Amino acid sequence: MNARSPEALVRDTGRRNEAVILNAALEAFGTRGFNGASMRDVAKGAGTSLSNLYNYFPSKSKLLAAVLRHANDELQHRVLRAVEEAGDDAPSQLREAVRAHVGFVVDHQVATLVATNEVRYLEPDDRTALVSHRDATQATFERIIDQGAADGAFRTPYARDAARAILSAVAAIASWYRRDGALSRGQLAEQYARYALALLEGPLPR
Amino acid sequence: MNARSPEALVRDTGRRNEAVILNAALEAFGTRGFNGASMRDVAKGAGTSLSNLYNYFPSKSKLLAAVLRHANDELQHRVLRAVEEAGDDAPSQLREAVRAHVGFVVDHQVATLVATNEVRYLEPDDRTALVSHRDATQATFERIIDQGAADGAFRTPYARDAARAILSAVAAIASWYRRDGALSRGQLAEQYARYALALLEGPLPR
DNA sequence: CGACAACAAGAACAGTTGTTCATGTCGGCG
DNA sequence: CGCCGACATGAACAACTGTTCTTGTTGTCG
Repeated sequence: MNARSPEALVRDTGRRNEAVILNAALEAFGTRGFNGASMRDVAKGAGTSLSNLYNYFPSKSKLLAAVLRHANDELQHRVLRAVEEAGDDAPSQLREAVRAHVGFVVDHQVATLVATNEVRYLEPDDRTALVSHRDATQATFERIIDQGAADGAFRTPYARDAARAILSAVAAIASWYRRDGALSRGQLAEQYARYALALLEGPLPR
Repeated sequence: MNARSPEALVRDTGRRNEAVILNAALEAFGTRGFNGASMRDVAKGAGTSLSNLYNYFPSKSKLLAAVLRHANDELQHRVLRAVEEAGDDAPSQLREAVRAHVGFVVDHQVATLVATNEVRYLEPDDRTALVSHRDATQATFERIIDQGAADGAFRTPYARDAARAILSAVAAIASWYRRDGALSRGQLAEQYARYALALLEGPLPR
């Protein structure tokens, strides 16, 4: 288990072709953008007919919403699990949270890109729902940082805003990372974990 | 000269309506995305006719290319000037470069958003040209970081990749900053300059 | 069996897209 | 004056858009 394959984001749902459609939509929205990709593109990618898409999702916009919800669920799950398995101190927790986040970005690069670039095309209701869900993940980082700032581990004067800077940099990995590049998944995670701790003016290994 | 007004990105060119069109295109691409905005939207925003746009730009894609070129020129100009006016040591130069970059992002928020989100819709030639131009700006930061790493001011073990992390975070400011929010332009610049120096494990004021 | 819900496909519709064309006005230069 | 390039416009086109409708095939539960 050294090199992860680019697994599909959505594995299975109750319905026959829902996962196939969702993954095809992710692919289409990722490569051509939400407005650049047509429902016909999605149908072709999913190997089904145009009209059949509407048996699963009532509109293109709702399809995007579903894709983004799956991506967000997976991210949040990974981060929460990483924090649970980390030690009690803020630096360890932050380190593992960042590593998990970087892992998600690398494993689901396209999903990360779509999540950051295409959210604004959601209908207002779906967008606010998704944003608040995303804020919940960000709050996990903020909570850790607050704790670390309170007990003196992080000495940055800007603890309140640092999470945004860290998460921005991590998410942006999706826009330049190449699987065949010089940096491995593990190296990247290590690198950004150190960036985060340093930015917070916290304790650094060695 | 305390509060800057949101100045137009393009001030004037030789041709009668070129600047108006470019700014209207920036606005349209910014609010609805490249594929979401139509040439009719741009024409309406510029107060001219649809067909007249083609007297200035041969295609929608070239129009986007022109907008992005103007944005990039302005950014590069600001950063270079800031570095020139800074001291000789790497920490001072980096600090001023970051402050200038943050200033650009705040002053031209929409342009920054378009530059990061819509580059991929350029035709291959225009995209590679623009990317290499953007890399030149990034190289300014990398050069400073290299120097600081060489003379011991920056102690990060990841000097070679740190510029990308810093610039990602700075560019992302455009996606959340609000003029009427809690952070002023100057505070933001100060904050991100310190983030950058801390991330590089360099010397911090106080 | 019969009924019903889930799933599937093709044809069609009304609106929008980027782009082109024909035509016209205008101001300056020879 | 006459010419020409820059600027401007409305109409038109062929292609594509998201969505709906109609029809048909399943498989499962009573």
